[in-house]
Amino acid sequence: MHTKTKKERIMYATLKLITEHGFHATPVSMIASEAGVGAGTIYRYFENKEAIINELYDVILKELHEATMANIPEIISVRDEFFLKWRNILNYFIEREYEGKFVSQYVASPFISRTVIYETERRNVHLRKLIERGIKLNEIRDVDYNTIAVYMWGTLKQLHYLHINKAIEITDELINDIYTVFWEGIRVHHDK
Amino acid sequence: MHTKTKKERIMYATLKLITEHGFHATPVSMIASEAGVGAGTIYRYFENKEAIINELYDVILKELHEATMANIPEIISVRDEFFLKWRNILNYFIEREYEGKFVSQYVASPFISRTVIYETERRNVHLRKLIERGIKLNEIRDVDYNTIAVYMWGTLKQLHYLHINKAIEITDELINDIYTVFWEGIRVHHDK
Amino acid sequence: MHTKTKKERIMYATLKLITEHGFHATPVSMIASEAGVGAGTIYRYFENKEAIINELYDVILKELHEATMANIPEIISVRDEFFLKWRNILNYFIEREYEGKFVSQYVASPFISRTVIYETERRNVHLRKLIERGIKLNEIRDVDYNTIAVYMWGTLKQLHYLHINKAIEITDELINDIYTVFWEGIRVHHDK
Amino acid sequence: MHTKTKKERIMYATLKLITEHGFHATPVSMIASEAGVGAGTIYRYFENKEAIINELYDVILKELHEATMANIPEIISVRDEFFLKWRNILNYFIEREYEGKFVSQYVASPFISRTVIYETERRNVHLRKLIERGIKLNEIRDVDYNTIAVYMWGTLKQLHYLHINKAIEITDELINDIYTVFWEGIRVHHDK
DNA sequence: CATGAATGAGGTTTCATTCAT
DNA sequence: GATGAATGAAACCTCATTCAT
Repeated sequence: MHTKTKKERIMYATLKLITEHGFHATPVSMIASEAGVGAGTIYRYFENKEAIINELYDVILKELHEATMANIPEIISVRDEFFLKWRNILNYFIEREYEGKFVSQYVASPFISRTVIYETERRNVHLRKLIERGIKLNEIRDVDYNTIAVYMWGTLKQLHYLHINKAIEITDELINDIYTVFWEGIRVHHDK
Repeated sequence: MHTKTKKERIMYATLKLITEHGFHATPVSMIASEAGVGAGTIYRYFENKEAIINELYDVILKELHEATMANIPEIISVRDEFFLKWRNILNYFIEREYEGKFVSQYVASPFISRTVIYETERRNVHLRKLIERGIKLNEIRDVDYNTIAVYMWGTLKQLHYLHINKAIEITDELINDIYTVFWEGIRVHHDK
Repeated sequence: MHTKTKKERIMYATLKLITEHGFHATPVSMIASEAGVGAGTIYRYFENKEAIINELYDVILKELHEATMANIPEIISVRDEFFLKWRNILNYFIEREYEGKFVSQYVASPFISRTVIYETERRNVHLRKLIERGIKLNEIRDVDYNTIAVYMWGTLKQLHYLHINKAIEITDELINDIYTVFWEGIRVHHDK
Repeated sequence: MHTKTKKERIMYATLKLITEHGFHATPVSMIASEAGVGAGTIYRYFENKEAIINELYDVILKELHEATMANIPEIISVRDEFFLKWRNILNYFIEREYEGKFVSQYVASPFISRTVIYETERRNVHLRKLIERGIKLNEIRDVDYNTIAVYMWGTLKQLHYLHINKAIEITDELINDIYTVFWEGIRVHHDK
């Protein structure tokens, strides 16, 4: 922990505490002591309390994007690329408990700005291209991007939601079941 | 507005303001003046500020349940029952702007309790039965309840999320597209 | 209880609750419900909350005075008259738990007025006469009234204080011991 | 005043104001401005308002104990030791107006705890020993500790009570009178 | 650069009192 | 007369932010 920079320690402390208690139930003083810095120090790195979570959101979304794109082979079927990316995101949310919960809370807050939405769009470009490829190759039906995006993100978020509230256990079987239904829903049925 | 009871006015004012500004950015004094009552009056009807939102959540979930079950004919195909209920929920979330946003925020907050999850389960019993019926009639594949529930709620929430953030426009076409993908994903393909 | 008038019920409820919780920890609403009347009703009988305790104090001091003078034979020695009155007061304080505690709190409060002191003086006139009689009869030493009054009231209050705080048990033996010391302290020693 | 620490200033302001107006008639804001600090500062030093008076009571009782034991020669008669200690306490109460009144109010409040009584007992050990010495030396009669303690404290408190309510003037003559009665009451009469 | 004591605005909540019924 | 719902002033307390060290 102490190998991190002060700024990183502040951000991580904020992430942890906000996730556990919520933004307004986490005083700056609590963040300071969790991070092992003076309260005033926080204001050297961030304009105010809100700026911490905004920067946190940026960093986490960047990480999430990297995690999403990781381990995707150059040559891969549309089906598998969908699956791998979908699993990458799910894994990130599940393995990075605080980050996952944080994002869920952040996007549900009334402070979410148009910018955030725009950024998300920008980061989803690769998904848009994947869909186009699938349609061109006649592997998935010619449905609107939004339709598919709703499926991908909707199931991801709901799985995560049930997971963090301990309503389900995420097993490989469940994962495969859900992905199969997803793929069956969008693929072209070549069988005659 | 003034035909409502004081308690209803307080609850509605809270719903509106919290949805717009968030729980902690909505002082009790603001709720009081929006509701047209004295600040102290609120404490005749609710133990404290938090109790308002808990009761709000209860009331809204009851309403949502009623809306879900409305207009479902006695005799109806599994496909159509799924569709009608799914649309009912979506309509409720979209038509009742404040209620919809409120629920989204509430379930994402770190205060969501096990009780909430349990209540949700209880209210989803009808969905469980519908799935059993579909499987027995060989209309949908024999998949786990959770798999289907994740689909239903995941797509609903994501559509709603994109809607309230003005990222998409919800058209009949989109609705049908999405539902078709959902149904194609779970139905049994009788074609040979 | 319900045979009493409303005013008496209000006063008794106040006496009980204030004694147990203190003046400011006893809301008028609590007094109302303990007395079995509406909160507004209290203001028909008393100008405000403070007026209740002032009237209570008056009533209790009147009662205390009557109790002090009770059962004193016409013809009685100075020693016995002292003793009987002293015991009468002690008994009143001990038997009437709420009244005793109330008076203790009231006289220690910063609101005690000169009037209260004056009233006390007035009610102690009989004690002054008793002392004069004792001196004239050469049964007690020629000491100042205040000296003896300090003794009487000081020991009484302290016994009561220790009693209500359960620091001592008031037995006949203790009573006699204390009174003996008192009497030995003021009597004329006729032995040569 | 400004040479004291902030904590001391807060405590002294509380002592003064509470003594004059009573605990509940003294808002924290009033204490803050009397002490010359911000309202929030008080909560850096004390958990809440009540904690101030509890700590005040502790400090004052420690001071009182020290004052009680001051200026007592190593070799001193039982009579004189009683007298000196009794006078020390009386002087403390009279000279330290606020402290004296504060203690009177505090011990009469309904919040006085068993702990307080226990503490008092502990601090009275020296008195217990003095009584034992007096009895062993056959200077005072073999009376119960409580009997004598009731006398000491009862007269002290009553003198103080009359003093702060301006009902008497405390003169050396009165002091001697009262002490003489006390001593006559407990000493062994060696004259035959 | 870093600190954390100090601040005071503003939060939630209580409660004496009023007044329409 | 009696009620108790309603009020809003004022209480206690928290905490984001500043600034002297």
